[in-house]
This record gives sequence, C-alpha cells and structure tokens, in this order.
Amino acid sequence: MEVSTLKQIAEELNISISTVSRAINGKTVVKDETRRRVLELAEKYSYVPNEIARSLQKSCTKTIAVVLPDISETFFGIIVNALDKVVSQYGYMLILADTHESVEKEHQLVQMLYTRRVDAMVIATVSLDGGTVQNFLDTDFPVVFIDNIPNIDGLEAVTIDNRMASRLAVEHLLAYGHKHIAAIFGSQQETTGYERLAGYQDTLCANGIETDEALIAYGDYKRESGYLAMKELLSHRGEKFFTAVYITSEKMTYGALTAIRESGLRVPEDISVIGFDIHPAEDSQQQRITSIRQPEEMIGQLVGMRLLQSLGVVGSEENIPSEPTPVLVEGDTVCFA
Amino acid sequence: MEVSTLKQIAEELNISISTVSRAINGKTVVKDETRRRVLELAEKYSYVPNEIARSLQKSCTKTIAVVLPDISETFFGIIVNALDKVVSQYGYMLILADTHESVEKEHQLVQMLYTRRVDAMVIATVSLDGGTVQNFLDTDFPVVFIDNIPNIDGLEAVTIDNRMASRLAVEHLLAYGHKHIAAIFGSQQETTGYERLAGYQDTLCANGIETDEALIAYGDYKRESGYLAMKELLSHRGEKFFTAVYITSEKMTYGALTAIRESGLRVPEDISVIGFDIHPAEDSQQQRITSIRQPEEMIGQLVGMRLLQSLGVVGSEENIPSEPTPVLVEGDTVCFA
DNA sequence: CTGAAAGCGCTAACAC
DNA sequence: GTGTTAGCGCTTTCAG
Repeated sequence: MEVSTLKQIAEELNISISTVSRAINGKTVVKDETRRRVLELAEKYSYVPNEIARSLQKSCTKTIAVVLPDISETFFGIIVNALDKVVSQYGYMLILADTHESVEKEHQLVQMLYTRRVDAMVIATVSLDGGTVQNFLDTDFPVVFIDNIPNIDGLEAVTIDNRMASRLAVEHLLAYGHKHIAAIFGSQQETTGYERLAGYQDTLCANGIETDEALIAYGDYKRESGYLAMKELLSHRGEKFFTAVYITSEKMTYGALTAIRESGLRVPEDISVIGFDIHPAEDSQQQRITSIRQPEEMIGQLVGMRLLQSLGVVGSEENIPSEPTPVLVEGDTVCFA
Repeated sequence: MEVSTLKQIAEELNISISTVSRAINGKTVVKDETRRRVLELAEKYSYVPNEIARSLQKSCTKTIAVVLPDISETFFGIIVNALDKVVSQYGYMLILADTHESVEKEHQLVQMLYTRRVDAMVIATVSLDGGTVQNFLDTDFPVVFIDNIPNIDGLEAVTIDNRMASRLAVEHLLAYGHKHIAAIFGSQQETTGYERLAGYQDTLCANGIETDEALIAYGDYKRESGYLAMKELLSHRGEKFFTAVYITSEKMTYGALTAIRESGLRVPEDISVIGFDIHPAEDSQQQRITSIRQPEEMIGQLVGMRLLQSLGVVGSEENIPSEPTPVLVEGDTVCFA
C-alpha cells in the first residue's frame, strides 16, 4: 500500500495539513493555485486517502455487514449480488460473514462485526431465538432480517409471505386433482418452517380436506434430512397414500428426489413434486422440477433500499419496491396424475 | 452501537487508559484486583473495543478484499465460502466487491478497497490486461489471482491447469469414438480462453487429428454468446460435421444446450456435450451434463493459506494443499455415438 | 483563504 | 504494576 499522507504533502509544500485536506476533499474554498499544487504532489506521491482514519474521525465506516449461513447457496448469492449493486452506488461496501450454519459462529461473527463498527447489518440468522442480535433490539442500529425471521416484535425484515407460498403450491396440486398431498417442512421454531406449514394446512382446510399428520414430515433444510423425511413418508405410503409431495427447501427437495428415485417411483408419473427455491440451470435441463421461488433480486434491492433509508443516505420518500412475492414456477415435464 | 470507551472506564475507575487497555487485552501483567474491576465495569457498560481505532494504530485491518465479477455464480460462492472458513479462524474478515463483470467498476472498487487499507486481496479480474492491479505489482501487497489470470509475470495465482482440463475433455470424447469435435471458447486474451483452446488443439494433434477452424467458435462466457456460437456451429454442420461439442463455461453451455434443443437435435444421442463448471443439482436431475469441474473448495482453501502466509500469520512450512486439478464428471445419461 | 489546535479510540514505548 | 507521552491519519471548529 501507499505510504504517503496528508502530512507529507503539507510539509513538502510548507502549508498546513488542513489546507491539504481541504484541497483534496474539495470541501471549502481553497485558492486555485494552492489546490493545483496539492493535487499535483498528491498525484506524484500517488496519495491514497486513509479511509480508516476517516472512519475513526467520523465514526462511520460506510460498511454493511452481511451475515449468512452459506454464501454458496444461489439463493443468498443472488441477494448479495443485488444488494451490493444498490449500496455500492452510495459508497458502501459489504463485509461478509459466513456462519457456516453454526449458531456459535454466528454469535462470534456478529460480535466481531460489532467491534468493526459496521454501519448496518443484514442477517439470515440461524439462531432460532434471535439471541445473536438481542443487543441490537433496543438500539437504533439498522438491522434487516432475511430468510429466517426470529419471532420477536418490531424487527425489520424483508421476506415473502410464506403462507402464500404454501397456498400457491397446494392450490396448484389441488387444481391438478391431487387429494392426498404429503409435505416436508423445516423447524417449527423458525418462521420459514412454521408459516409454510400453516399455509399448507389452511389451504387444505379451505378446500375441505382434513390435514393428516401422517402425511407431514420434518427436516432441518439440509439435504440429508429431506432424504430421510421422504423415506419415512414413502415407508407407510401403503396405509397413508399420497400422489404428491410439497417440499419446502431446495436441498431437502434434492434429498427427497433421491429417496423417491431409490424407491423406484417416477416423478411426476407416480408422485408429483413441488420444491422450494429450486434454481434450475436456466432452461437447459430437459427435466425441471416445479418449484416455489422467491424473487431474490428484488429482496436484495429491497434490503438495500431499506438500509440506505435507515442510514439516512436516501430519503424515505424514495420509492421502494413492493413486498417480495413468492411465485410458482412450473417444470417442463410435470404432468400431474 | 455502544458508546463506551476505554477512557470512560478509566475515568470511572480513576486509573489510566493504558491500564484499562492492558486489563482488557490481557497483554502485560495487571494486578488481579485491577483487572477484575476493569472487566466488571466493561461488562456493565457493555464495552465493545473499537477495531477501527486499533486498525489505525496498528495499520492493519485484518480484512481481505474479495473482488469478483458475480458472487451469485456458484463457482465463486463455493470459493468464497471455503476461503472465509480458512481466514476467519485467524480473525480475518472478507470484504466483498462485486464488479458485475464491469472493468470500470472493478477499477473503481479496487481503488476503494485500497483506501480502506485491506490487508490483502483475491481477485477474479475481468480486466484483461491486468490494468486494474498494475499498482500492486511492484509493492509487496499480497494479491492472489483466481479464475482469470492476467498475462503478466510474477503474479501469485491459484488456478487449474486449463490445458489439462481440455485434454481431459477431448480425450474422453476421443475414447468414445468421436472424431469430429467442435468447441466453444472464451476470449483469447484471457488465460482461461487461451489455455483451454491450446489444450484442445494439442490433444487433437497428439491423436493425429487436424484442428479444423470451422469447428471452433468463440464467446464471452455469458449465456447468450454460447447460444449464438452454437447456432453458428450448427448452421454449417452440413459441411462441417461434428458429433460432439466441448463448451468452456457453465453459462455458455446452457446457452448452447438451448440452441441444440431448438435445432431439434438431442443430447447425447445426436450430439455429445461436455460442459465446464456445470453444477448439477446434486444427483436429483435425471439428466446431467458431462462436465469439466474445478475443485472450488480446494481453490478457496489454497487461496486462504497462501494469503495467510503472505500476511505472516502462518509459517511457510505449513502444508499447503497441492495445486487444484480439473476433473471430468460424467453425466448420468451421456452415451456417445 | 489558511493555520493552529483538538480529538476520534486505541496502542506502545518509556518512565516511575 | 501503572501512569505519561506520543502518536496512527484524518476532519473540524475556531481564529486570524
């Protein structure tokens, strides 16, 4: 890195540091001649302002923390990409904290981010009780939650209507004549688990179908749990028959598909499947799975706008994109029984 | 954020700031009683050290910049995830700069990172001539290149042997009896474009097959260009027949597959396809494309270790994983003519 | 228009 | 063991 400082330039020119600072920042009025000389020398020494010093002085780092369980999930990748696009226009940069799905690591990282004096934070917490961010709740530190929202009042969150997501899935299946719809959900302690289950039950109920506990299984969003949950459902498909299954996460869907294939059943001929957050490789695959999808790009933008507003860099009158809405993306080859 | 500082604690306790600092950092010896009182008050005030002030003083930020064209590409996501895992163990955090494939933005972001005094940088540059990072070349600032390596001597880079990658692909095709192998490459100004082409040609040559320029098309790694390149190849397939095509990026492969499908040809019955960096949704899809793959996780780890060494936080005797090697992952249903 | 002075919060000699 | 002193590099009153 460079070594030159305002001080060096000031000494060389026999003027004060403040004048050099002013010349470089173009803040207040500086004599043209002076500015010219300063800028010239700055160029010569390839002066690079020290943002750290500036941050200390202004107690603001122009940095936004992004805390995620796994940046390699496409879902998060797209959100971060879109978020970056928005906030970088205002000079903010993202500092990434990958918790690798660990609550302890999340605690630790949030603490570190705290010491680094990030200006704001967006977090997809894996801490079910929101314990990680308890400290922020009473402060005016801007935090926006995504994906998993702790069940605490007054949190700023950007998320889809998870009940609606389930409704879309179930109604789609019903429209195709399915009456026995199994499902796999995540932890009931997370909104993404609880709300999706509720939407599933409500929709069945509204259509005069009684919820059958035996058709519901639970997982932890990871692949293996989807596999096991599906195995279980399939194991008593004899007594508890079903023709379709709704699986509420990408990885669990993949696991479930493996289980179905291993059982010798075909999708969608024998069992219709609706997944969640499935990112098909565009339209290249011959066989695509029908899936509920979230508008990641819009979520990223929304989070960015909200953050920028909290930070006071854009006015609250700015037009913010509307709430993100889940959609059902139909697969190429899915024809229901 | 918290407001309490060492100074506040010191005043409250009527001791010096340095003692408080020492007590909290556990550096030198402090009387037990003193430490106890300091820690107690720190707890009460929920004191959070200011890393910014620390950075300024120590002129080191414990921050590593990651400059990428698109974080939502799974390839990069996995690398970043693995990199983070390694460096976070040593207290380093990643600051992410998404260039959105733009050279100007890359320039601008690298400049910003520079002012933020990041300690090191890993970059997948889109600046073909390496112009973005020219400034670093003579300094001892640690920079590791990935993916696209500017053609400049003495750069630290972590990348696969792209010639070998092509050799794997071509030999695989040859082994299945293909004699007419078309291919789509990226810009010849980038190593990822140039080396892959060279490997393709060398391998054909070594097997007594003359390279036919008419079977080679070029793209820019994006989806649309793969589509167009494939269209072109297919358009004169009458004169220049081929039974297989090797496509050197994930997105171009998807584009090409669309083109093939539109032409009414089937994969792999009519045309065998080998892609690059294809991330199949695990084993869930019935049809998977054969692909050259890079060990992203290892690349991330390797980059992390290298960086840590340059930063002097791990000794150079540490055992570093060996060079990443490309592999060929065979698809489920690909049976060659 | 420019300079002097104070300070952001912390660390690191160097004395006592 | 603990206090004093000096900054790290910059911004920002407040005078002149």
